[in-house]
Amino acid sequence: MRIASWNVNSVRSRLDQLGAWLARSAPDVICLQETKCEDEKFPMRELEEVGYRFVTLGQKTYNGVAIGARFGLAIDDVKRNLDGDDAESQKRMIAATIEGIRIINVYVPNGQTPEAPAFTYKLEWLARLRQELDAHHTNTQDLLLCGDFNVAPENIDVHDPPKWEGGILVTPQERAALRNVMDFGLVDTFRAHHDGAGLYSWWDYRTGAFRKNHGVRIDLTLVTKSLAARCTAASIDRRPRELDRPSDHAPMVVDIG
DNA sequence: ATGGCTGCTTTGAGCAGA
Repeated sequence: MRIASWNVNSVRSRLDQLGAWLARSAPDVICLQETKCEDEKFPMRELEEVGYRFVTLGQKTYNGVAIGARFGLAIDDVKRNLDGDDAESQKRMIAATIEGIRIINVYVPNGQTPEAPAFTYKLEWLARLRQELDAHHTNTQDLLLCGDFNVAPENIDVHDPPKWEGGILVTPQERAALRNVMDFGLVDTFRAHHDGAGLYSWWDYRTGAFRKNHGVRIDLTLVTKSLAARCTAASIDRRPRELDRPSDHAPMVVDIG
């Protein structure tokens, strides 16, 4: 079972790249973030043509998440939004059960700056994500929580930590909020398989950041212990970031035996 | 570098991203 997660920065702008990537990488499940389109405008038919069926939670212009599964895999018990969200809430969470694995796909708020109201919203959102886990799940079930967390867990996940210090993605408050989520009983699969520095999932579009590998690892694939024991590989696929007009994020891939 | 790109928007300069 191969599960992927990718912040595509607009599913319609990235449709050709996404289709080609799915055809080549052949994940069983693909979690998307920042789809940036309402559900009725999601390119359902085009993605069915490459063999995937999707469930979506989108909105115009901002945010938006979706889970796709290759034909033949049932997508069960779909849940949209966190508990407490309403129709006006930003569209940032969709969950489903596929092949017995509970998959929770999130696009955590960016936060803008540590002084901004959006930063408080981010911390509260991460606290609510932990509450969601406690309310609906146990850490002994097969569960994968993946997506764009907009937090770099440790300084090893950051190019030039002194330059980032005091900014979003790396503040102690954000890291504590992420740790609180992981303390539910989740393992960072990528770090379980790679202990080196210089391994990132996002690079700024500006200043040739990707070419210089000035990046940050903020896209995560977290699993419970039972799945960690079955996880044979976890990786970041840098290849799509090299294309013309790429997403600024790379896809994450996890293999479960 | 209060900079640098990119996608989106009731077409445009402004917002948000990270």
